[in-house]
Amino acid sequence: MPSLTALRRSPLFTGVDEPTLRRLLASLSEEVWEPRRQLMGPAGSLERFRLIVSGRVKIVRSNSLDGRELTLWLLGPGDGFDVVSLLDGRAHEVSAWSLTPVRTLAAPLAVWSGWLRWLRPLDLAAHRYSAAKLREVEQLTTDLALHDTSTRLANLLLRHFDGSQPNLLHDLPQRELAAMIGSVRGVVSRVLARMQADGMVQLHGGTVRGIDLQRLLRRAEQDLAQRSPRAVQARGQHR
Amino acid sequence: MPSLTALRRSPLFTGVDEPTLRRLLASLSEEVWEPRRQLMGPAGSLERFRLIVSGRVKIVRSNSLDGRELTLWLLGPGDGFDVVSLLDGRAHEVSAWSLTPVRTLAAPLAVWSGWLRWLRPLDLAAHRYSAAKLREVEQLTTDLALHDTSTRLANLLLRHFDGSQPNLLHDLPQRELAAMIGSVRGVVSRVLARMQADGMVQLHGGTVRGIDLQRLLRRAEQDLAQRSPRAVQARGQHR
DNA sequence: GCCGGGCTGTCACCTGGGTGACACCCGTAT
DNA sequence: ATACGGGTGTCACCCAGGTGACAGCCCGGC
Repeated sequence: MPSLTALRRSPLFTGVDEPTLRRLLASLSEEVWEPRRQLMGPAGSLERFRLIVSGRVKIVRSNSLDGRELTLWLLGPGDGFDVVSLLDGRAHEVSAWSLTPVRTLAAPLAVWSGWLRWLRPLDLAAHRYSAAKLREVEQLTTDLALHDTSTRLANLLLRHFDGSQPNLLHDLPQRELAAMIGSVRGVVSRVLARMQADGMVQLHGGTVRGIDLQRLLRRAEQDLAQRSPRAVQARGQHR
Repeated sequence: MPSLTALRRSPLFTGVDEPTLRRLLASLSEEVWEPRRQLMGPAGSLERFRLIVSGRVKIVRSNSLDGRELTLWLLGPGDGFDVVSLLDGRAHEVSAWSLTPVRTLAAPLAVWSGWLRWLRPLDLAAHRYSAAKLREVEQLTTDLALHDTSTRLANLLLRHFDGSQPNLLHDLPQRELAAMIGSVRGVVSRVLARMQADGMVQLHGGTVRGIDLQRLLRRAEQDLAQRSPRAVQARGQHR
């Protein structure tokens, strides 16, 4: 049964022993989702907590009146949502969408809370997991405030192409990349083209297939040069 | 002893009974800091965890090469840092600076981890606290990606002038406000002047002294109007 | 084969807001 | 009284990147 191995590999269950895992699994119900469906809205964050078995899910904050939205986390197998509601039991203004076909294991939030309360290792894992999510969104915030879009895109690629396969970004359309760095499709397209010309990435039909780690790293650290007017002039035309 | 009441009021200790609080207090050492001092650097996040007794502290991510920095959290009495390192025991790329005179209670990170492990209520409070911090930085991220600077400033003010006194923003220089919304002093000055002219805020020597809740709220929800070209033209000249 | 949906490449246009600079103001230490 | 440090108001300049639009491509279903 593949669901069990999904549990075993999830960072949310590291340290939980095998018999317990099997016991928990019995209380989880499997769900299957098509791509581009909404798995959860703001209201739903208090109902069930879900663990991703396979496929990819984005957690977005779709804002206010104009349609723009920001992807806060890109989740894959082993990830769970919504963590924030799990931690404090309050509603959370986010929604979850499937990017690919997705299978999940779900249980009511109250059930998970109970597990957290009685299973020490699970509780510990939850601490580490929420810290990881904090770090991710904090990184995103920093990027948004302090870097230009091409640096943000470079950082995004570097974060995901660190050798871990399969890559969560694989074959994602440019619109999704844009939503992850707070930009728009057109700009991402422009920046990717530029990066390819500079040999930083290999593209295939507009989606990123490979990166040149060294060059991208240099790019990511280069934004001072971009910001300082002197330096920009010094390094020649920008066309 | 005022330190004890500080513990009692801290969200990190809600649910911990009085005798236990006194016991913990005995293991905490008091520290005093002058304004504008660095209480903690990236390296220090693994050494001691600190609880703020009085004064205000900012947690910043000062980035890369140019001097720009972003304030991730503005902390006051009852807050603790660094939470992320406390949760997963890894180093954290942030630093902490005092904005006012500050008194803290400190203990080595390992001691706190032990408390978390053995004191159920403390552990629960930590969950809720980290969730709160997650929500804050998530809000900041969303603002940065989806709103213009004046909307972000309006949101910042609304978040802090919700009646809770004393206000953490009180008398903070414009530079600090700017660091909290990912902008720069000049722009904050311009926006504040505009807001005062529109009757949204009352200023006193450049710092915010009062707000008109209703008008600010309207402003905060108005950014569609700002973004849509039609609407902008429709509402007349913009200076 | 043909159609349609969803993707990418690319353009001209325009503006929010960052940059750097300066003047001025006030409170404190010398 | 003087000087200075840190704050605010305000300006002219300019560019990164968002907007909206169009064309062209690929692929799967009929």
